[in-house]
Amino acid sequence: MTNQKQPQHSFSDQVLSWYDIHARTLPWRSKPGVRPTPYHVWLSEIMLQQTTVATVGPYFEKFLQAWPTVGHMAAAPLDDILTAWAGLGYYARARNLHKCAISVQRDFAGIFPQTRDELLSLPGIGPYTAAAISSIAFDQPEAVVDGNIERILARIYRITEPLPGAKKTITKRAEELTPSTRAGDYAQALMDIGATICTPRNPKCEACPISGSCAANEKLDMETFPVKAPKKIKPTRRAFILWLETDDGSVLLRRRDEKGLLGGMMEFPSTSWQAEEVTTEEALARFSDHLSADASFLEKDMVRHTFTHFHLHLRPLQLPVSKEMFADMPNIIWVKPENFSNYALPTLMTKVVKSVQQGQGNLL
DNA sequence: AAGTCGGGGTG
DNA sequence: CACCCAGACTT
Repeated sequence: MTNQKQPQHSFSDQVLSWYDIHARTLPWRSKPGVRPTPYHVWLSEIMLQQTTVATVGPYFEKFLQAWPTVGHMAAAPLDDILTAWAGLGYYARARNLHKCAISVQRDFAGIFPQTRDELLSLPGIGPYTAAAISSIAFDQPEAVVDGNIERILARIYRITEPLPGAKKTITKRAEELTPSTRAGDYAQALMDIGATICTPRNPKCEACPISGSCAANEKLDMETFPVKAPKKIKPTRRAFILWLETDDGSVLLRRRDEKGLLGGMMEFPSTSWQAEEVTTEEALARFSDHLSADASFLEKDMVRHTFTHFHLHLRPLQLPVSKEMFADMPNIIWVKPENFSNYALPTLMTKVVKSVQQGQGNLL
């Protein structure tokens, strides 16, 4: 771009004019002309990281009911946050959400900071979210770059460099195009366009307010962009997972380590997740200290689950046990299935619950 | 720069 | 089935 004065109908003007007519109404958005609540903007932006609008909706409402202000959230136990977050995924977000609430309450007197740099210093807030909060909640002229905007700019300029390497180039373009006022509306407009018009496949260019500025639309090779680096294939890991049930109907749950995969969430105990097949006998031997030698058990339907970088096959084993034999196992609790909703069970574990509770299973 | 971190919707 | 999503954090 040049340093000349923008024409009257600049790119951002076209985008904003479209937004004034076509903006989607979303739970975290304010009415036109009204400043949104920074706490709502922050909460929604954290939830929306790598997560679709439809998925976030119910969680956003539930969190606002439970914690109306950042002060309420800062005062809550982390486990309550994790339980409410269960099913939404990327659980480090929930842990950082809690850390961030505590920091805002303690270091900023419960008032969210307005600048990009101050927001960047808070847990769970990276380059995208800092710019989004600063522009949407405080009308600061920050350039927002999410996956939608990356795709739109890559098409407009037909950027042939593959992501993620092209990120710097795209950010530079975004900064050139971002208006000095209404940067938040401009960003939300582009994200709406990306979600509903400039989609990854079958983009609806005839409905796009900026197709006239789009080099890819001119050459009719929209789906070529953005170019992305090839992805690694996902290996498969396997394990047995144990549904250990006492005669009063309680089932053993264990809390995972705070760090790493499903950090801080509850699980049923399992053998180690590994590529190699394991026999049922070896799996039970792994827990021999806690099981009687002649224990009978049911083998339930396999649970399939895919994480970001591997597939997982879990084979549930349902066994009758006594609590006494697990007295020395750390981080465990006994819970009746009707109370599972009060615990931080990730979706993988709810799949295990369904497998155990349906069908007969094979008696072995 | 590459790897880790969920889950659901879509084609 | 692979691909995508209002990315952040670690190594």
